[in-house]
Amino acid sequence: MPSPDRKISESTVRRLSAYLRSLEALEASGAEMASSGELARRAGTTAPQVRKDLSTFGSFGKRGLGYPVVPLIGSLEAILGLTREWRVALLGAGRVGAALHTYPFFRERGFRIVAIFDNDPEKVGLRWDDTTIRHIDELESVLAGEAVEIAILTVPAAPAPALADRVVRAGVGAILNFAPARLELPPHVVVNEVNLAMELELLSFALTRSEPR
Amino acid sequence: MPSPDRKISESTVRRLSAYLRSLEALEASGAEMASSGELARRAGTTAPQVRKDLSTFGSFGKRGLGYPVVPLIGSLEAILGLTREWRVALLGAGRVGAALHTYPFFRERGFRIVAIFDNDPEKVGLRWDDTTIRHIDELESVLAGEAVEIAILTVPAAPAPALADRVVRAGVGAILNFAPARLELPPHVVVNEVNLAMELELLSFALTRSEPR
DNA sequence: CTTGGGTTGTGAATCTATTCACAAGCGGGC
DNA sequence: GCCCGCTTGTGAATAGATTCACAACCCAAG
Repeated sequence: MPSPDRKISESTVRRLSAYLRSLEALEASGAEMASSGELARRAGTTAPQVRKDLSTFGSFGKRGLGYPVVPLIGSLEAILGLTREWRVALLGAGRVGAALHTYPFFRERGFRIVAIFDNDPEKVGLRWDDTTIRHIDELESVLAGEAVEIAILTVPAAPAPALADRVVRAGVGAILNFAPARLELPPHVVVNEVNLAMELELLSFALTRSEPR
Repeated sequence: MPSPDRKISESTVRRLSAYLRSLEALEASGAEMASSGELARRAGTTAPQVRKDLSTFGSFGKRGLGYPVVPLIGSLEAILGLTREWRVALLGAGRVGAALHTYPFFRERGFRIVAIFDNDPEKVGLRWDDTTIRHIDELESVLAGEAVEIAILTVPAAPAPALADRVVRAGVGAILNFAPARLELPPHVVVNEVNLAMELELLSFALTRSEPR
């Protein structure tokens, strides 16, 4: 796998993730090979796009035949960094945190939640599966002790920026932010924002423009 | 407001949504005017980008002064379609559904959840606030009766595509899909996918590429 | 009234991403 | 061994988004 030095765009990575899911469906249905056209159909893109995306990372297909399903799954997992375990902390044990914690994807894909934090004394000490909820005061020591690499923020907007700073200072390299607040962090930190407001406003914008005609 | 006919890109709309949030923060802090630079700093983009985005929809600023905060909030709300109420249905009364239902943003912004569905007989009949959970068998009649315009899917991947079809046939024009499944729907339907797997894989990809150096 | 610092609005230039087109390669059939 | 249908891999062309540069404008101060 060439693993190129040049920058890979976010949309390419999102598509790789979609190809992986398509390939897993194909594997489950017993297919051994998949053409770029088939992958495109399932992932919602075009055949040339699939080929270009994959060719960025190597030459995985056989001309005339397509891509071998099982080996390509392995290659994509390697590219996406899914062949190892990631140590994840959950900040905020509210409803969103609970929803994420029970999501089976985490286990299946090796994202292991090793720490949960909240500032509500009622919640501190409770166990979710085999993880005890810790008070946010213990953030730094627990993050270091558990060697946390990814933090998921499911706290209100107000405390989010300060918590993100603390988490980064404690050595966490990536943040998935569900709080509707912008985080200003050093460039080496990977941040990904999921903003429900934005997603709904996208819908209302599109509906508003399409309906009055 | 010119409200142009040419296509507006999704990233532009996402930024408009971010500007709106930035402006609301500025309003709360008592500011009357905001420059493109100030908005860019808060929304995480550049000043020319802010000006270009806004100029797509009209001329909202005053040269030498910036943009008037309160009027621009009103203009952005109008552009994003937030000046009216939207009737929303929640499909799936699990943890994700519960998290969304309690999110105060919905009320604040006029997204009114008028129907909740599940297929679990234990849940059917329960009330969340003042909305009774209905069985999914009643989908079509309730959607029509409540004049639902937006559906939010928080169901497992397997039933998602079929439910999306039913919802669209019942006249719903927009879907926010939290299920990790691709929906193939007629082009007039607005679909927005939120995929936790993708978001996490984006992080693990970036971490994998940045760490080994 | 004029000057000057500051800011918008926008065409042009640049940069990035997607799509196209086709040579190269594979395997099955004869 | 040699076509032939099929599919990849990729440079070139196109389309799309962002950034730049600057004229037009606004207000305050003198």
